[in-house]
Amino acid sequence: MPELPEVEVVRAGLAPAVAGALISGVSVFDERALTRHPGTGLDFEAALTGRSIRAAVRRGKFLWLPLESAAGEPASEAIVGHLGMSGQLLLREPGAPAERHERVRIDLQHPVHGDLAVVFADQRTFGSLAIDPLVQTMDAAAGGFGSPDPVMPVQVAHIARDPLDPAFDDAGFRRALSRKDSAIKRVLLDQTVVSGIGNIYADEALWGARIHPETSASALSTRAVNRLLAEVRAVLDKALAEGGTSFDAQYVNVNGQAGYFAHSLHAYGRTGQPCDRCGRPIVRVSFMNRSSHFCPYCQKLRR
DNA sequence: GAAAATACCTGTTTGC
DNA sequence: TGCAAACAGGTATTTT
Repeated sequence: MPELPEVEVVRAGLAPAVAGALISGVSVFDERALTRHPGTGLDFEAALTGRSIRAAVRRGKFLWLPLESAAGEPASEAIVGHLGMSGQLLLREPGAPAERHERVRIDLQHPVHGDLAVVFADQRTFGSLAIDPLVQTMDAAAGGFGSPDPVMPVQVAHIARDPLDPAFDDAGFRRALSRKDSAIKRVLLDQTVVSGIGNIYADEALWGARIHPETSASALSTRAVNRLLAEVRAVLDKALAEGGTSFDAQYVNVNGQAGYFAHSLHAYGRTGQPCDRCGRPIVRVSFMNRSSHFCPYCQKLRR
């Protein structure tokens, strides 16, 4: 499922194609793709046609495309997107046949690359696109990866920075954990504490740091939190280098290709298979209406 | 006010 | 064989 590395692969693929491009047409095929857009599909189409995109920016799992404004001025609006569980953003030739589950198509004219189409396809319709105003960041640092502007969409403002963001506050993260009585895995998935981590990378980072997923966050020592943060960064970096995690056709880059990180997983989806450290079987438990995978020997629960 | 539970969604897999 | 239940898990909202 798209977590930070997968969304970053999409952002990086999109950026050179959309930056500087003029929106020549927009087609909304399913308004469920606009659940976070305040207006209708017609409004979405009309508001975007004729405008230009400046960049492709990402924080955590949120992606946004700032729209042009006066020269030298920071953009004041953006198309903000979230892939949800199964969303895809694909680059296609103009007039390309409709993708399965295609919800929105944005036709572009790029001064260098010519005409192309950005297709938003989404099987489970948890993903969405919207037009959203941009607001200043609290710390005056860049709003996300892909643009130096210290702004972000309103819908992203409550989301914490992600662990790969240079402005991520390590000390603030340690303080937040010390105040949380919830299980550490639940806290890792809380995007207001740290963004970009989903079920797969939470399981992987906890396995790497040898921490049981149900350990209380506030019970972790500073040393353990530092180890965990280092593992989070290591697993996200490695997944990014391998093009993300793909189990099926649900996650692909802008050209429809799968990533390779699924081959590097140590815990997620490995129920019953031997732990890569100690050889004992990985177990799966139900947790927050989803699955947690871990090694009960390497990741003991201490109270 | 924090933490936990639930709603939303559809294609595929599993189990009886 | 066929159907129903389980499963996948993002975020926002509701309940505890």
